[in-house]
Amino acid sequence: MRRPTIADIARQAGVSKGAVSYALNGQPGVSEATRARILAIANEIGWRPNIAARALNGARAHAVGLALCRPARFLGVEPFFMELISGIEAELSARSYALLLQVVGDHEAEMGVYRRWWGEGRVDGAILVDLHLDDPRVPQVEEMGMPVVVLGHPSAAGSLVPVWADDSAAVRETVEYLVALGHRRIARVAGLPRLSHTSIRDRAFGDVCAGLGLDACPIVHTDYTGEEGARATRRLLSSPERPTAIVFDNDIMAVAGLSVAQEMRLDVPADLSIVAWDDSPLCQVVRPPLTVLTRDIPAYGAHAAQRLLALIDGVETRPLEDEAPRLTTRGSTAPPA
Amino acid sequence: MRRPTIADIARQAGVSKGAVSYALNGQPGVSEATRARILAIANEIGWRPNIAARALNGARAHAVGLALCRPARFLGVEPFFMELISGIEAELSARSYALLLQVVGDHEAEMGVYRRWWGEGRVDGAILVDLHLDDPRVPQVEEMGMPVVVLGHPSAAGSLVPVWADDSAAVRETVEYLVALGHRRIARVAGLPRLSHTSIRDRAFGDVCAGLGLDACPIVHTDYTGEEGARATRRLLSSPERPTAIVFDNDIMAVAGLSVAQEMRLDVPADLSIVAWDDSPLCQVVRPPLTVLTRDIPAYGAHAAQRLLALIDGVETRPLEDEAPRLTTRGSTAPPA
DNA sequence: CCCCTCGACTGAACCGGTCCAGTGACCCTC
DNA sequence: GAGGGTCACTGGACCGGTTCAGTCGAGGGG
Repeated sequence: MRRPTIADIARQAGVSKGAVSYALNGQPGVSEATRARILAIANEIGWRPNIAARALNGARAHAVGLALCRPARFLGVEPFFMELISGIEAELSARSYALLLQVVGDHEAEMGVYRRWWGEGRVDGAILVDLHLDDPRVPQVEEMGMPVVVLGHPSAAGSLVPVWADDSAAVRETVEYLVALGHRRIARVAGLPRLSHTSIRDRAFGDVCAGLGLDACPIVHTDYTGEEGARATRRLLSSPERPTAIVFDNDIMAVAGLSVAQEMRLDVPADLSIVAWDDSPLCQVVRPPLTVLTRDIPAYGAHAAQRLLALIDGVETRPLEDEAPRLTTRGSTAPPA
Repeated sequence: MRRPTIADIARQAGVSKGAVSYALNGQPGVSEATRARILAIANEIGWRPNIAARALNGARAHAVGLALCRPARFLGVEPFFMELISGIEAELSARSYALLLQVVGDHEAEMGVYRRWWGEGRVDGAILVDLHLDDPRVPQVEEMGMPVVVLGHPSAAGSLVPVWADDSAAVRETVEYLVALGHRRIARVAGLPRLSHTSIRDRAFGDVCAGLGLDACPIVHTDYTGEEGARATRRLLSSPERPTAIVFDNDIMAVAGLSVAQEMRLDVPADLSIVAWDDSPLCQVVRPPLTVLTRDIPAYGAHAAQRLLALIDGVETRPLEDEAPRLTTRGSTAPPA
């Protein structure tokens, strides 16, 4: 039950290996009649190209890599990555590219994985996510010479191709909306402070609040888990200058925050308005349903994959600014009582 | 900036390619001194084996495949897959195996992906998930001769190696617990009826209820989304013989059901007890926190990966029964009022 | 001192493709 | 009808490893 090779096809068709190769790859050098005959035989005996042999000739590996550097328990929590992956996938599979996925413990391991993949010729490029401030991976990847697309703000991407969305605009839209509703004390429950998008949102939040002349606008940093989201909310709601609106950096913390508010006998939205970053079924399932910043995450992933494939093809690529998150209002935001 | 090959090492060390190959693979045929010299040079010039070249010699691809056949929007919803993947990953990366992931639209596409991966020599095996009743994929994969581990009950796995957990036992434990609390009218909001684990749970639910002499124990099937979970709950709670306890097949539907109950001014757990299948941060974040059937999903994935690697290594493997889901009680279950 | 064995190493075939330099056959043109 | 060009196809080198059949020299035994 050996797998058929082009040599088998060549023998059956009574031509040389070279002719078969031309025929199967749609290249000139064979007559249409011969090509049809060869294709028929190939089809009949169930021939598939051996990628290893193809790759050996300096061809593409036809795969791209994604190493995720988050502990398993956080990965499961947020729909973000799964949606991102399915978006990336949609683009890749349309071009018959495979996605190599690995979950790693830290950035060092992540770089080791990229180095191995690239060194072994397993991938043609990679997507870098969760950029940190002064991320050490950027210069390292630049040095490797591997085609890489970065999901994150251009300011952190060095010479790599960034795919990003304007988080600052989304923060501004949200705060301005809350202020228009009459809120003056707005807080932000943020994610990991070392992530570059966290600091970008933090800065935007501070700037907008200051620009609108709001009172103290506290920011609390968390690790994105529901527990820390709940703790942060409890602390904010226990302060003497209690905020009337809280903007959360993900959905799970927003839901946790909602529970805390209800536990403390606060009415949402009358006593407290809540906005979550990233929509998910979760946000629509709770009462009241949450006002959210909506992103098309699969599209985000698809765009990144597109850019990466272009980069691999040697097409010069410029940064891609994706659509900014849009505010979708639901029952969790209202004028303060 | 060509990647170094063993020929480069051979030249620098003044030996033949063959000797370098022996040295780098820890095989006999070279002296320890030469081996050390070769390793030092390989290390210094940053040599990595080209897997394509290795694979060409009939060696392993050092990758396994996973094709997920669910629409993107469902994938993001449940933490299940992400946790499963991270568990699989943990096992694979310890053995330097890569995971090839692809999200597909239907089973036909899924088989196409497996066929391509296997035919192209990209993977050494695969993991099959979401088994259906009389799943057409099982005989097809059997015919391909690809090593495959199935996540699901042995009865649906044909000659493939199953990795499974005793869902029936978990159903029994749950129902018996609810009955012990005093419940007589228990309902089940199930997932997709064509999935084999759904039918197994359905049957167990019916058997246990009948065995305990309970009244009508309705089962409603859904597509796992919060919307359908909410609809099903609304219907159940509107019936004249309203159940006093509902067991949901996933966490998102349980949370949706909780919201519906609260909307209908029912107190959870006094008027309605709720149990969710699979724990997640979500279950702990809502009020009251949900009683759940806990599984160690990453471990489940890791076991599947282990079995698959053993299968690939030609070690004979038998079915693996994983730990049954355990009931973790929280505030959403209590004696009926 | 010769033969044998064994360890260390070489040279080349091989895996399954790609692709380039040739080779005829045929047609067109002046 | 000779010269030139194109088309269809062949043969073989090549990619970067693995592996096997040898070669060579040192060491040991009789």
